[in-house]
Amino acid sequence: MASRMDPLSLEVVELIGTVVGRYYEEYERAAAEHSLTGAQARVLGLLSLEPMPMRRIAQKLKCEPSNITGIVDRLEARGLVERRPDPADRRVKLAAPTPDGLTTATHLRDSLNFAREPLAELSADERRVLRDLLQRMLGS
Amino acid sequence: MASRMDPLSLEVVELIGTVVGRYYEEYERAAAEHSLTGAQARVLGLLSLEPMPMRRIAQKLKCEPSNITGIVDRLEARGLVERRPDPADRRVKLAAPTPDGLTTATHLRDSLNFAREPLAELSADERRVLRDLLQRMLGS
DNA sequence: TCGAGTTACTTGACAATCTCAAATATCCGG
DNA sequence: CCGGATATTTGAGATTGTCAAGTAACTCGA
Repeated sequence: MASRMDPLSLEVVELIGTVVGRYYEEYERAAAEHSLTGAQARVLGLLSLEPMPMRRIAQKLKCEPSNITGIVDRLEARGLVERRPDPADRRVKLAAPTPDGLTTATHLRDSLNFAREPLAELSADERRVLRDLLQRMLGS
Repeated sequence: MASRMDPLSLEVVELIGTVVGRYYEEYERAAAEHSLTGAQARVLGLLSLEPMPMRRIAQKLKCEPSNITGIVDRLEARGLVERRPDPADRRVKLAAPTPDGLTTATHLRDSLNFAREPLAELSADERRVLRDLLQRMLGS
């Protein structure tokens, strides 16, 4: 039971909750700056790294494939994403960012200020320690 | 620009993104275990700390008050929350958890395993360091 | 090569979340 | 008491999400 967690761990969980809240806020704000919803921004950000089948987007975002259809529809309607046939499998549609979409994704990343100012508070050594602790916490 | 962020900071931001993803997943899972949506669980969790006016819930959750109306409606329909008049201001409705809601909120907290196992990887000293770094990162 | 079973995507129905604008009731200051 | 501000609700509409069903295309064994 969480109530049996030691006070120190509870404190850390609480802090992580706060970090999560701030991160989400910031992400939505950055998306809205480009007239995108959070979900649209997440899909576009994913595709800007690498075009992929609809199904894989759903797996990455842990939702039903039918949900992705609508989100990609809206991104496509705005000319940020396009559906390409997969030469290897005609059932598959590869979603890929348009040049415009790629630009938007870059701007989006750039306007995601989260942790830029916050991290400035920490020295390089401290950031290294933080990185290592988070890595171990997340496991391998 | 984020692209001018040093590689170390980028790495940390990336890790925090992963933490945020895992936390959200875990939160939704815990809520679903009690047949609640994430939004409903957040409102119930908030009210379990202290009853408050609808408006204040909206401020805490950074959304429109009219949105809260619906969420509290659903919690009320399930007997987890009730609306009480504010003796000091008849415009205000105080949302408060029922005994049942309070129980659910406690179970919800208990079933939120996030960071319980992950933190077990870290020694007490390391957790203290992590706490301090997060605190400084969040400011104040 | 045929056909059964699987896989990828879409569609349609429906619920929840969210915003915005408008309506209602109440408060407060002059 | 009146005019302006505040708290909540209502209704319209967009988006996100689920589930079930449908279509097209792949795969593999007989």
